[in-house]
Amino acid sequence: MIDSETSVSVALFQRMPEYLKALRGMRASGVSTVSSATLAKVVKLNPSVIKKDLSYASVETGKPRIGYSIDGLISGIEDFLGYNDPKDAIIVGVGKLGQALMGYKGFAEYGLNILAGFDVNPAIIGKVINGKNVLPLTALSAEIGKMKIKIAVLATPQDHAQQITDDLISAGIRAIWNFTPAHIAVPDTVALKNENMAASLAVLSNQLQEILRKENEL
Amino acid sequence: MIDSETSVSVALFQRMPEYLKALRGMRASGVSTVSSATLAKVVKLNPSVIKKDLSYASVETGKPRIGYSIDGLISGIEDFLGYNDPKDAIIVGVGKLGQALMGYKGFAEYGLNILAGFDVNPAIIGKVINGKNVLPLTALSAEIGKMKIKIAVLATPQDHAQQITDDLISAGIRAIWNFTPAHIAVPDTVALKNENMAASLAVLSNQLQEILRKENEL
DNA sequence: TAGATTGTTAATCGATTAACAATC
DNA sequence: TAGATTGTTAATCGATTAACAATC
Repeated sequence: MIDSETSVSVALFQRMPEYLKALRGMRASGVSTVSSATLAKVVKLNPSVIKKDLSYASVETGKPRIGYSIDGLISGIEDFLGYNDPKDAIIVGVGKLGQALMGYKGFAEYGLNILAGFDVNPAIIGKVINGKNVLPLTALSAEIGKMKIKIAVLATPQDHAQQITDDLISAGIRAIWNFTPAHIAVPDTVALKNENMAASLAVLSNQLQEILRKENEL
Repeated sequence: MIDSETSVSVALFQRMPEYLKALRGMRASGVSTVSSATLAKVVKLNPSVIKKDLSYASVETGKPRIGYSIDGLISGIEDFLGYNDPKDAIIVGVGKLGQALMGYKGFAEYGLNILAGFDVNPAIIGKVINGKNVLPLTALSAEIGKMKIKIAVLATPQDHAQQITDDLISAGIRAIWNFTPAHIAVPDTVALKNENMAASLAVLSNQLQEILRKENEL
């Protein structure tokens, strides 16, 4: 029995987009159904976890002997992840990384609708990137209130990250996606996700070392 | 007893950079020692996990009643994460995101030394970004061999990701940090880390929804 | 029908948390 | 000395894996 109180594991939300990527690839190559075993091989996971995830998210009901309909899975997962119900967001800090993020068309596919960028630099204020305006930071609070935006993408210099975070929160932002290397503090009432490049690199480096170590052992 | 065979948890490598960020912040504000309880509060973890991580990584030995030396922890963690032993890497695909990554000074702090960028676009080949040359993709294989590079940062368009991955691997690359939204396949002898924006966003969105849901319940 | 595959329950595994003796 | 905090062992918790009855 699945209880609505159960807070779902973070791991599930990390696996779902992986399934989606793999399934889109399969669809592109003309396949129409897939078994948990086949999908498991592609995403390098145990079939059981896939069966459980799909069943939990009530994404699609598979057929014994046949497997799951790929179309069904794709639209089910898109739904589950909220890709069909886009959320408005802003980008704060429109330097190199901020510009790359503003220009990134992938966000729309992930259900994130970037409305505007904010910066202090007069050279960039007023520009239009990927169809979105770059506004002055002084307009931040007013715009957040007016547009009722809940999500902010943080791409400022490291040393302004905390100050701007505080400003965002008092203006009503409830979720911060932190692309700066700064460690920022937020109250429990605000969601925070660090796009932690240092952590990713540490994991990758360690994996590489493990692989090389094992080879040398043989 | 800690066995050298034990493959260390991915979670540890994700927490270590968090500790480091928090500790640098503390040092900047003039503190010189910290207890596991205090650090735990900052990074929002259980003190036990911190004591275990630090003990496991033999990062620093704490003193009862006093705690750990912040300087000692910082240099110990930097060592553990290999920040003092930089690894050479290249960036493949120098579009908006690739340029942002080439310009990103943070990599050096994480022990990643970007040697060059590669692209097919004649308009960008020959440019120098953040002191690094952009070379033609045709030179990729020769350069990887010559410089003995093991790590590649992938920032190409999605539809070339797999092809270029295959090229990188045959040229000798052993670790790929994938910033494209493409699902790429690699053999077991190659380390792969997907910088999975879709997953991050899914986690953040879900957190936000949980927070808002709980508020509405009250 | 026979057999492949689902969905779910039970068993295992690993990671997190709690407890506590050692100690500065 | 008394007591705060470490390092580590034991207990708990949750997630992953295996097993298997149901079923198309």
